[in-house]
Amino acid sequence: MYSNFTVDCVILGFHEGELKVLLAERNEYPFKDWWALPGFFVDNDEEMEDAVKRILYENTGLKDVFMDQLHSFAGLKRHPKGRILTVAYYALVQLDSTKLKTKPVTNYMKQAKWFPVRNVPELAFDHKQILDLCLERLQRRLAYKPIAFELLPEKFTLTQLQLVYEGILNKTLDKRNFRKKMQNYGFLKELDEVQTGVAYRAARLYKLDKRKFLKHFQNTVAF
Amino acid sequence: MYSNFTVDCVILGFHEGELKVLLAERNEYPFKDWWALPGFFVDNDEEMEDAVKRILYENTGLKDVFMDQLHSFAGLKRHPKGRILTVAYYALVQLDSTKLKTKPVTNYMKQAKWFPVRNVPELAFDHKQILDLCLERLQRRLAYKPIAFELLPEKFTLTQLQLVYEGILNKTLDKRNFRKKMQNYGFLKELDEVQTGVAYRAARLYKLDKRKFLKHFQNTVAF
DNA sequence: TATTCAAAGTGTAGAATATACACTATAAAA
DNA sequence: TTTTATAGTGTATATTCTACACTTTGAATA
Repeated sequence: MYSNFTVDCVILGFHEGELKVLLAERNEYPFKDWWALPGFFVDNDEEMEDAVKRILYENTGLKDVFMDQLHSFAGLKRHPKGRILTVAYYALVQLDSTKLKTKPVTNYMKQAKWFPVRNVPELAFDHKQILDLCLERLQRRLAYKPIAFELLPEKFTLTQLQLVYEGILNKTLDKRNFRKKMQNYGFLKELDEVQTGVAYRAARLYKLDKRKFLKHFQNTVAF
Repeated sequence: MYSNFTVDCVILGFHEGELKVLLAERNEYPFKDWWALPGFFVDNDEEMEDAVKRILYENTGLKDVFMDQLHSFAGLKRHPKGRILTVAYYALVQLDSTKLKTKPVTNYMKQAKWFPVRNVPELAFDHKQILDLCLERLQRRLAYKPIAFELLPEKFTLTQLQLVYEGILNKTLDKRNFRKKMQNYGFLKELDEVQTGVAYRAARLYKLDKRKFLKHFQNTVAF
């Protein structure tokens, strides 16, 4: 049964100090051989979120990933076949927590690959705009949603956390001020553990106390 | 031709010191006789934004209204007929600037009426959640989008502006601090005009300098 | 075991911003 | 002229933000 309803997904991860997005090389017209955000049709009896989860699993092998809706696109001229309604999502994955397969199991795309978010190839459809919208949205939401923590393993160092903030905000931050602010929030649990496997002084590990985080920000509105 | 694609619209205005939402009393099943957000099917050859504009015009007689997308809903169980894909928008109208007709010209609803946003009747479908989402979104966006000004006439007093902020944030603000802050931003143009038709000291009128507003906030990200 | 290396970790002073708070000025109406 | 209802205004204190550089630590290696 033909469907004109699709989801596209901005899958983001953090690797080697950089924010990265997973792109797929298309194997179908239109835009065959172009890089694009992973996306696919939603089955008629399938919930939209399940379709996103399916795409995530096919492309990364990961389940139970944080995701949120971004925006919908319904332009009559987006696709030669007529109106294709696309709901764009973003998903945040913990890249370091697992060996990622980047070979998709589907045949409508040739390969999937991680790219630095500020340095992507030309993208199919309006996917560049979707990506930019996503990055802008993340910058805003960073201030009141635990976005940074979804990109990190459960236990992380303050330097890793700062790198995630810097990657999303696209600017460098002062180390001392960053730590002061984060620790003043009071939602970081200092662990009795340190990093392992580094050839220099190991940094202390922290965990997010999500309840305290949400409590802290639930009623925080500007002004 | 049957369509399963609809738009719903949270139409907001400011009247008598209160933020109000326009609701429609349904004349069709399901939820016949319930109050609901105005919404309707999008024609197959119609752009989604045009459908929103149409609904706005049918319900308020207004054109050229500020609007923005909120969220999309595609749950299989939202409607007995099966999946109805709904994209929710919000629109901000200048209620005082014109005589509003609140009798809709359509026959799928009985009447339309303005309600205070924090005191609405029970709503059809998931429309209460959509309204709540809208209010939350507005609170966030108030800090970096000219939302308050879309709800006011071109020329407004600082007290009116403060009332809009208070209505959206749902809390009272200090008069002197509010004025200080607004005037420090530097995007308000003080006019050589005052209010007319009031039985007490007339307040000075102001205009928004939209260019300065956007310049001020385009790169303002928390942290 | 002493040295090197690379990153971890730490404090303070000054600037800017936010907050709390109450009276006088003004214009129209009575 | 008095009343009324809102407009309009300043200051002191607390809080938050910003800029800035050196010491500590632990592993690797010479």
